[in-house]
Amino acid sequence: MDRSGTIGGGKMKWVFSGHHPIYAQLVEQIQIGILTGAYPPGSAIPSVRTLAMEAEVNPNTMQKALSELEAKGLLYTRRTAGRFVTEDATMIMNLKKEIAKEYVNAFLKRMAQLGIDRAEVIRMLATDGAPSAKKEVK
Amino acid sequence: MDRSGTIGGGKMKWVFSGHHPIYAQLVEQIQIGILTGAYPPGSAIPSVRTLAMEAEVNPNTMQKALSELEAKGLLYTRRTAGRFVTEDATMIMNLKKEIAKEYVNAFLKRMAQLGIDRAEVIRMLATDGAPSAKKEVK
DNA sequence: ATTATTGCATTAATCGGCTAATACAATAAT
DNA sequence: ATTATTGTATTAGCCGATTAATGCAATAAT
Repeated sequence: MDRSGTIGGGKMKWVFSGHHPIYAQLVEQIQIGILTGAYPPGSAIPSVRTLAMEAEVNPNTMQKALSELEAKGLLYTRRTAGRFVTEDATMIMNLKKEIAKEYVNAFLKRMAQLGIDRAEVIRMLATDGAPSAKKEVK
Repeated sequence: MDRSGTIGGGKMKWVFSGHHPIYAQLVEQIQIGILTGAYPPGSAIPSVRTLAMEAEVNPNTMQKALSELEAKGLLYTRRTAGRFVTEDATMIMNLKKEIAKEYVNAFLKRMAQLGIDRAEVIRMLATDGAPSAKKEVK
């Protein structure tokens, strides 16, 4: 029985980069799962302890991650029953859009600092290449 | 006499965000100055102590930042004469291109994690807007 | 030669944050 | 009623990294 990529009683990848704090990486990975629909709205997620074992992480660390996701509104808790993904699919969609926008803005800002404007950025993306070689930005 | 934006004996903005370590922010800001030509190839930069005073930072902190920039090849040192921006303009240009590429790749990777592919990204950039609202990516 | 100015090396202290141990509280399951 | 399972709160330790104090070394300036 292959449960790869599932969350409810299954296994997740749980890959950590070491540079960022564990709990933050947990937040990111689970959030991505929710935003991309891998963890569907309304579905239950395993208990803190179970997830902690899966990810080979201290329960408190997982708890911290889940709390943050709850603060964001992506999860909700029923006291002793467990945690569930929010059923508000619209909210999930909107959050995804917001995050995407933030990524875009941050990206454009950094490129602008290098003196590369939006038009040039689009050109780079379109050609999968470097900034136009010939253009001397004097 | 207004020396805003200059480095040799002038004032720089030196704005810190608090979240990232100081020395790292120094590296970034000075590097941007070099890559954008604000600090021209071959030009001298003030002494560690002078820069440290300007930025209201401990000399060791500034030293650390400058060392990193030297390791990157953007600066070179003449033992007791001081530090200078590399005279290799080509190298500066290439580094700028590399960094720009890295930004692009990292950006595309994050967007891909959200399920937004390159075509969609370009569309977002072109319209300065959100990901296309109607397209249900089922 | 002397002095002042440069970069550099070594070491210590401080600080924040992450992680973990442990015990508690509430309720679903039996 | 009892038990097991859920999330939660509190506290403490630990570790890493950043920052800072201080002194050294080399050389340009005089």
